[in-house]
Amino acid sequence: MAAKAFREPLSRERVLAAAVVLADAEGIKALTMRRLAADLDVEAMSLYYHLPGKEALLDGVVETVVAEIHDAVGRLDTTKPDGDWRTRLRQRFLAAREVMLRHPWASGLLGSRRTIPAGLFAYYDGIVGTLVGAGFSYHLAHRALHAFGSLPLGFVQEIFSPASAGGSMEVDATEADLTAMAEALPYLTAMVAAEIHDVTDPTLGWCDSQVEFEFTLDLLLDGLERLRG
Amino acid sequence: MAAKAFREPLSRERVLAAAVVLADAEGIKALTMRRLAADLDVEAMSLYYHLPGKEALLDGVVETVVAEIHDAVGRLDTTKPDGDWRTRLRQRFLAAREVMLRHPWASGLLGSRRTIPAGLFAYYDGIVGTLVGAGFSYHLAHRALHAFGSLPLGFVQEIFSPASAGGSMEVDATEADLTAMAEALPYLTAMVAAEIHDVTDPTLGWCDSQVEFEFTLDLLLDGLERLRG
DNA sequence: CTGCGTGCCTTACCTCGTAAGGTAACTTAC
DNA sequence: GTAAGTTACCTTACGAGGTAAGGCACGCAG
Repeated sequence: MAAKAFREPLSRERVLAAAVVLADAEGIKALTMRRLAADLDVEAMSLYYHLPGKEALLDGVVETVVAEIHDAVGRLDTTKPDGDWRTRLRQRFLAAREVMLRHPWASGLLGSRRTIPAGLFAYYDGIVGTLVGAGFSYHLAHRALHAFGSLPLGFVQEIFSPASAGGSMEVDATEADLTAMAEALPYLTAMVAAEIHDVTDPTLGWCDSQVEFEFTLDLLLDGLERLRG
Repeated sequence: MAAKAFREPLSRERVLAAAVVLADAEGIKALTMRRLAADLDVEAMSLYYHLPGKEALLDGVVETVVAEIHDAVGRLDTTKPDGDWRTRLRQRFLAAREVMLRHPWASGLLGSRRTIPAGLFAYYDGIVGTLVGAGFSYHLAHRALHAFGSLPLGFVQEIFSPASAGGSMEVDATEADLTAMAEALPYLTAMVAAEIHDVTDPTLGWCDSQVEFEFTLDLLLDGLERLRG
């Protein structure tokens, strides 16, 4: 029991890894300096020796997630190096999506950052490279990047998605006037009735199943394919 | 000077309106209970008589913005009631975009909310109605909603956009290693060189000019048109 | 032994959301 | 007119969160 009080020394990497674990487990709201320090068996101020502050922590967390995406995409280039441009981008975006599904809070966090991790530029550079390699002009490649939106990062919009806080989305209406709402919203009501598919699957957002994601992706890829050349 | 101490009484509407003004002027971070109260010439706790708390305030602010979109869209139905489904949706989304350009913090706030304002459902109901009226199946209309992402609300992704905090986006790299980065990112560098257009225009995000927005919009609308029927 | 850098801790301050209760003006009942 | 609400705003205070300033212990160089 001589090593009872021994403790692995802190480091930027260990802090960031613990932050990701915390956010995964209890949501981004739980990621406070004090709480993170407690998880690391340390006092809050000790974190400041390895990070300048909370913002830097969040930047680092984003950087970590982006690195995870970059790694996943990198593995694709060795395991599935062939395919046309559409297949290659499709694989990339779906790989990114798998990462984002493991970190549901990451999309919201990414959108709130003021600085862009360098790794993200490298990732986007690869996308542009794939496009121009397939015959796209730089102009159209630029347009394509905008059209993709957040698809390269594995998610679509997050308007109807669970909040980054971690709770699940709820409608702020009593069950009583749901019928009244159904009358006021005839088309949405009919659509839901015609569609009803289980919302309980572990996706990134409201109805944001794999199928919907890929539909959007293919809609854009097909549209760009027609504009190419 | 008898009315010197007179003050317009508070109300939920007045508080929400002041909150929007504050967020517009100084960013969403400046929207604190104390600051908002100060702007209204009142103490912080007085706000709690008209709103249950901060979350309710933010929900109300979102509701206000959605109402602004709803109004803008509603005006379209009276001023430009004709056109095919693509024209009608295009007008709607562009009208929403104008609202969002007036409130750059709104997109981030919308994504962070846990509850959806009822007005948003009404807006989306109108979109579905337009689609099915044009011959879309409910199934394809559903897919279309997902494909649109946040376009109906007037913005695309916000990965490379100014943070909701209000500051403008900056790259976290010293000017020194910009050349090194240029070598590591050949395609992005070439793309920027080929594209250079002014980033100083008052848009919602990085390169998110009106042209880019409409390109994405038309790409999706054209793709859906091909799938229709 | 002295001196200094490293890594973590203690204390304390400020901002923020908000619970609890107070108070002044106005309304209503009789 | 007066007593009993009711309404709308205020005072005080607490706890959580980020973080500035400085302390303390250990290890290593001289």
